[in-house]
Amino acid sequence: MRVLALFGPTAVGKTEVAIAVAELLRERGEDPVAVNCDSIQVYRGLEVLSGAATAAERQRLEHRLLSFVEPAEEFSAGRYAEAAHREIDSLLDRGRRPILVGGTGLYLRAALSDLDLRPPVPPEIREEVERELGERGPQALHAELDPEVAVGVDPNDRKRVARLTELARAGIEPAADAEGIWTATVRRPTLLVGLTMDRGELAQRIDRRVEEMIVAGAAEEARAALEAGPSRTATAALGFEQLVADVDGAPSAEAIDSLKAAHRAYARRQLTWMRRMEGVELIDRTGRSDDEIAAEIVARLDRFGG
RNA sequence: GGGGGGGCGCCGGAGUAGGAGAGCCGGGCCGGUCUGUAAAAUCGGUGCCUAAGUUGCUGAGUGGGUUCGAUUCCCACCCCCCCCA
Repeated sequence: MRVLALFGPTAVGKTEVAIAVAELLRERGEDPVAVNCDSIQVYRGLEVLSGAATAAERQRLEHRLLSFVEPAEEFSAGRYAEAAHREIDSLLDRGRRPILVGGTGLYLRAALSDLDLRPPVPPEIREEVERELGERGPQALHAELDPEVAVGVDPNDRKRVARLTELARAGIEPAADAEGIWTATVRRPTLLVGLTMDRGELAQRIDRRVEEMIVAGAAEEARAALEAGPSRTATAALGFEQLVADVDGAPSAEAIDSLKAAHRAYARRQLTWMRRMEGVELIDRTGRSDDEIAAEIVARLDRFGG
């Protein structure tokens, strides 16, 4: 049985399509399960802000790896990969089809392939590097890296300079796999579907989605989460920056506009990632219903013999 | 009606004491990078014609003028903002 993976920009309708696919599969006796593949939806308490599947949606399709990490915890692609591999393998063992759903490109690649991600470094080293990065700036640390390793990393790229520096200080060899994260080699037979949509229409859907988020209490959720002291990886969620400025009361129109813009920019980066993925089957869903798209996806599964 | 400020690029802003802007800053938009922080971080492009410009083309509200040279100075007109009536 093939793993089904649904990728695409935010607001393109991945969850709805996944549910429609699941319903079709159930009609033929399958018992599919969605496996979340979104770096923010893993957090408990950020469901509205991250646009996670609602309770009603989860009733229609069981979701795994959703809302299972405390916001105070730091999460990572590596931890996600372990959890996802375990989940996918055990579902397949029981004859249940995993449907990977989510827009975090690195997490999707990590779930589908064995990426051989480098291990984390001891916290002391990370803290030391963080401190130096703050004091001396990324350019200084970049200059001290092995030129071979630093190839392709911009001196201003704080995250990557920090990561390469901490690996070097911990004595860990950086990964050197030529294929890298773009490998088309997967752990399990997979149908990888990328949903696309006319840009203007996608922008409208993003606007609507953000407005619905606000109505559903995204600002309150963000404030509550912030008070509880979220980890750095959790605070990366779009919305914290935009929505917490208005300490009480409804978010301003400016705040909402800037959140919409942030989501559009995010969608753009997701599309960049999607174009680069190998073996992805793109489906333009502009003007087409969830059911139509679901039928097409199931047909493609059939072409592979399941 | 009088006085003042201002009109360029998708939008906003700054600047040019006549001497090369399709130049600068911010936003938007578009594209790229990505190996345990990835909704992060980061790079580039954005008048027109180009596969490519080191001598390409058009442009600074409109029309004239001065000048070797005008986005800048002068005249007239149009439009926007502020103040006074």
